[in-house]
Order: sequence, then structure tokens, then C-alpha cells
Amino acid sequence: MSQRKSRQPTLKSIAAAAGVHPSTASRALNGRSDARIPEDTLARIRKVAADLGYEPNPWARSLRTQRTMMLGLVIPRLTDVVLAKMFEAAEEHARDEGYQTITVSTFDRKGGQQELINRLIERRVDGLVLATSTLGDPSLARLEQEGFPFVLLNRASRSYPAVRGDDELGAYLATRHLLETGHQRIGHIGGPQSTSTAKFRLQGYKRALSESGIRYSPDLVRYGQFDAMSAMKGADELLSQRPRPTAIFAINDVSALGTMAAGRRHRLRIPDDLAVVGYNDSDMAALLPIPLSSVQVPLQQMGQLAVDLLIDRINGGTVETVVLTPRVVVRDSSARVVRDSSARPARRRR
Amino acid sequence: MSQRKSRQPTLKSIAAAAGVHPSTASRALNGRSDARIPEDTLARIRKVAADLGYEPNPWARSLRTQRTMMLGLVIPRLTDVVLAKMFEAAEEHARDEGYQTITVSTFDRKGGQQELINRLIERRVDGLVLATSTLGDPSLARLEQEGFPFVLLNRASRSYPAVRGDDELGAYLATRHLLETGHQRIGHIGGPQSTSTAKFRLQGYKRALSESGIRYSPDLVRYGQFDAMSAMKGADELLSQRPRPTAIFAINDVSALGTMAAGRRHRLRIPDDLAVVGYNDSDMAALLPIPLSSVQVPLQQMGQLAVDLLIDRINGGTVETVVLTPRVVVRDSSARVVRDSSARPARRRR
DNA sequence: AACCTCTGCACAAACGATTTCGCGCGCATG
DNA sequence: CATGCGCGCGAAATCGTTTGTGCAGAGGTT
Repeated sequence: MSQRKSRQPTLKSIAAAAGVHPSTASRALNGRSDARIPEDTLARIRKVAADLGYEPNPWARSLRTQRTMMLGLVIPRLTDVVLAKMFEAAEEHARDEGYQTITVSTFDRKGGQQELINRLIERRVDGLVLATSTLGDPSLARLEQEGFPFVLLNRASRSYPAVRGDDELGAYLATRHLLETGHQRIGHIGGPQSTSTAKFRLQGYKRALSESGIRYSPDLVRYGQFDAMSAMKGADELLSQRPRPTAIFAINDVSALGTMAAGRRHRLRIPDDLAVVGYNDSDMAALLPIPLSSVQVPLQQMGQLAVDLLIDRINGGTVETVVLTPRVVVRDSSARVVRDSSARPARRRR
Repeated sequence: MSQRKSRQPTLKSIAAAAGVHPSTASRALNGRSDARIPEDTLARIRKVAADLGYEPNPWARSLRTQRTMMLGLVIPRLTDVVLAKMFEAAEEHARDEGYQTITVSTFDRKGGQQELINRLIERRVDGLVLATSTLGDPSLARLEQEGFPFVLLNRASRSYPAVRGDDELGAYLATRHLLETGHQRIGHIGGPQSTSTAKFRLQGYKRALSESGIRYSPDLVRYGQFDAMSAMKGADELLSQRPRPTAIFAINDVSALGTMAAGRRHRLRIPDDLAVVGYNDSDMAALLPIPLSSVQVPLQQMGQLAVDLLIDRINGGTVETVVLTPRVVVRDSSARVVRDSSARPARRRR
């Protein structure tokens, strides 16, 4: 055991030092409007508290107030830059609002989500931000039923309150961008269809195609796991086809990286032989040797909003889902095709 | 206020249901060796607790035991993949050991560190893992003096217990690798010299040079902030020199990315005209269009070890700094030079 | 002078667990 | 039969807050 004797001053000790009863000290320091305390007593108590460096013991306080001022953040993994960005913003914002956050990663393990949520509830967090939910997730129903406050982030499920980007629109815009630069045979590296993000983005991709009168073909779509490896494998399959796609819209930037790697294996030049667009516009995108076109999503804002909504909900408000609008950022990986010549690669069939 | 009435069963309620005194129930459930409870009573209490879904209230417990089973993790930012990886591992390991973690980012703000540490201590975490410390950091002295358990991660400061990679060795190996592939004019994009990592890596770079009889020249070194932008600027300056460096060792992978971007601006081909080596071997490195050579560091192991050490310290152990050994992973960004031809680019002076 | 109304604060009861103390009781021992 | 001992468990204190209640005394009204 460490030697430190927990010599934090307690409310009782500062009350004694100020010559008042602990209850009075409590009222003075919490500044509730209902209890009227004369100016001088109040000042005296405040001074003593400051001098002794008093900090209220949060456990004792929580025990009494039934609030912990803690939020639980549940994410698939911290190493995903996109998630990290949202959660960094969420954590900072929560802090500004007086809440501390406990962040846990599920690593996509099967029962993991439920187990972790339970741990957080046992810790008596005041509410949860969930960025892991899959579409039919049963744990959400349980939470809702128990009246436990939660907000989804980046994912949708049922009509539970959520903060997310407009994935359908983002995918639509990305695909449209490729169509507008002349591509007709556009592949898609998707994500797990159990996630709302992947599903919506596939829909956006389809809508853009059909608007241009191009028939959707499942042959041009492969599903990965949001990671580079599975994307590379999928892209490899797409690029082995004849005629092969001249452009690929990937579900995220890491998948786009995998896609470009596959392109390299096929000795394709980017963007001349293959145009690639990613999603999320992570910092890396602009810095790549071939800068990557991507769909920009206001990630920080999403993290912040999720916390705002959650706090509202904790305080008894009824909150609505917020959907934020993305935009396409065009870079070399998809643009040069147009600049280089008038011959549009999409025409090169066979 | 939400409607949920905090209907969690309490120790008293399960004691009543089992027909025993709360103290007995407590003993039964905590299984302390000193109190001997007959098999049947114990089983009965356990059963009731399980049936009612009893979970001890952590605040009440902490209030009594003076322990929270919570650890604070302080990092500069979550969006740095390297840090995220360490902390993901740390969080998971802590969880396995029964601890929850509160992670906060300082965003490198000046007074931020001290302020955040205070917040965590007010929350009465049992200990701290600090990955932010600069070399002369005064907050550490305070912690040490108050006997508050902490462990540094990835950084060194004084002789405080830490878990880190051998930065000097890693940099030495990276530089040596460049020397062995024939380079002589090797630049270095460093980091803030207030951090132990940056300082040690510079030393390793110097040692490798001097071992090969090459004089160290400050002209070949620029200092960034661990990020791509400042690295790009520094690399741009280095590459504007005549003769220009034929290889650059960057303080981390993101800086290497910036360095490669600068190379592109100067229309240099990598690795033929410019070889680049990064540090940390982040996932991205292998997937880049030009796969990046890098120094591999056991990040997950570091995160895990930091937690182990911290828990040891909390339990009164005296712990020693652990230094882990890195290794160089050679990829295209620095290797092809040798494979392509016998003409070594380093020889091309003017 | 009797009565009422505020102030300003003390008292004490929670909140939900852990832990020290010690009391009966049964059994063995002398 | 008296004493001693260990076992199983209940009683009560404690951790540090918050908060409902109520009591004195000051000041005003009739």
C-alpha cells in the first residue's frame, strides 16, 4: 500500500475550520439558490475551502445525488482514425460540460458489446454514447426499456436517437463525381451490411448509378470489413474482371488505400487507369503520394453533438436524430483523368 | 429526469431476501478468506444475488475501501495512431485486471497537462499512466512527492518509472540501414527536443553517422512537431539544399508521409532519388502506394506493460523502468535502391 | 405585550457498501 | 461440571456528501 493517507480535506474538516456545520458548508459551496446565506459567512467558508484545497469527494456525492457525471463511450476500436477523431472531440466536449468519460473498445467481438455496456452501467455512468451498434442490435431495446439514456454515434438503428452523417448522400455524391468525370464502370468496395453506414452508402452508390441510367450490377461490388486487407482482396477481384472497372468508390479511406494497393498489383496507374474515391477524408488522404479524393464528414462536430444530445437526454429532454451533410473533396486520385486528356477512360472498353 | 428509479437491488435487499444480515451477505459475496461461512448459507446468498442481478454499487464500495479501481490515462491526442494503439491495448488490459480507465487528451495545450491530472485525481483514480510528459515536467515531481502512483509511457523523465521503446537504438538501426544501402548524405526530420523520444532518436541518428565516420551536420536536421505539415516544411528545406540529401530518416511515419510529399514537390522519385524511413511502423506504412520502411515498436506490449507496472505500484510495489527493443522493417521506400542497380544513389554527388 | 414572519443555521437521516467487535452456542478438555 | 475455544453471524460504526426539518432569535406588526 502506498503511504499516502488520503489526506484530502473533507467537508467536515473545512466546516470545522470555518466554525459552521457541514450542511451549511455544503450549501455555501454548492451555491443553491434556495438557501440564503449571508455574504460574510459565505465568503469565510469559501476562503477556508480554497485555502485548504478542498475538493468534494465524488463518490460520496454520487452516492447521495445518484449521479456520477460520467459518460460511457463505446467504440469498435480506437485505432480507427475516424472513430478516434469523433471520440477525441466527444471526450473534450464532455469535459467542458463537466463530465468525465470512460472509453471502451469492443474490438468487434461477438458478445463484447453487451458485456461492456453492462460493465459501464455497473459503474453507474449517467449515459452512453454507442458507436458500435449494428442494425438489429438487441442491447439497445434493453437499454430503452430500462429508460437508460443513450445516443448512437455514426450509426443508425431503429429510430433510436443518433448523430450521424448522411451516408446515403455522401456515397451518392462520391459516385456522381466519378460519373461526371466520365466513368461508367464504377466498382464499390462496401462494408458489413449489418452496419447502417455500409448499407446507406451502398444505397447512395446505387442511386447515383440509376440516375445516370446505369444498371447496378452486383458483380461490381465487394464487401470488406472497413479495413485495408479485405478491401485489397475485394478490389483485386474486381480488377481481375474484363472489362474491368475504371473507378472504385471505397467505403472508407483505409479501404481506398487497400484498393490502391490492389491497383498497384495490377500495374494500374492512378488515376489514369483507375480512379479511387474514399470516405471520411482522414488527414492521411491529402498527404498520400497520390492524394486521395474522399467524402468529408464533420467528425468532430458529430462527437460533440452526440454528447450534447446525451446530456439533454440525461436531463430528461426528448431528443431527435441529427443527420449531418457531407461533401466531396476531389484530389488527384480521381481528378487527373479529366485534366490529362479528353479521352475518357470509361470509353476504353476491351 | 429520467423515469428510471434506480431500481438496482442493494446489498440490504438481497440480505433480506436471503434471510441474513447485510454484513454476512457482504462477506459471502466478497469471499474473504478470514470469514468462514458454511457452504449452504453461502450458496443461498450467492443464488439470491444472482437471481436478483445484484451488482455492488461502486461508489459506496469506494467510499469505504478508498479505492476506485479506475486508472487515468493521459495522452496528447487520440488521433495519433501510435498513441491510440498503445492506449487501446492499455485499456483492454486494464479491463482484464478489473480496472476501468478514464482517458483524456491534452492536445498539447500548455497548462493542460496539470489541469487534467488534477481533474483525474479529484475523481480519485487509483493511478495514472502519462504519455505526455516532457523532459523537465514539474507535475511529476508533485505527484511523486504526494506519493501518487503513476507510470510514464513512451516517454522518459528523470528516473521516474516508465515503459518505453529504445528510441536511441531504433534511430541508430534506421540510420544504419540507410548507411548500409549506400547513402551518405542522410537528413533527419526530428521532433520537439523537449520530448525524450525526439531527443533519443536524434542521438541514435548521430551515433550511427559517427560510427561510419560521417560528420554530423545540423544543416541536415530539421525539427517538426510529429505531424505531417511541419515535417513537409522541414523536408522541403532539406531538399532545397545542394547537394541535397539522398535519404531522410523521419521521427515517425506521419512525418515520413510529409517528407514523401515534399519529395514529390521536388519531383524526386522514391526511393531512387530519395530514400525515406519512418518510425513506429503504423499499419498504414505497409499499405502506402510506396510502402514505407519503418522502425517497429511493440506498442501494444508497451500499453499493457504500463498498466501492469502501474497496478504493481498501486499495490505498493517498487517498479523499474522497462525499455523495449525495436527493429527495422525494410520496404520499398528505402530498399529498391539496392535491388534496382548497382549504381548507388549516394554516389551521385552534383 | 403578545404574536407572527423571516433569517441563519444546526440536527440528523439518508445514500450503499465494508469491517471491526463481540455475542451466543456447541463442543472438547481437564 | 466448569472452563476454554472456535465458529457463524448480527450490531453498529464508518466512508463524505446532500437535503428535509425545525429551532432559536431578530425584527416587525397590531
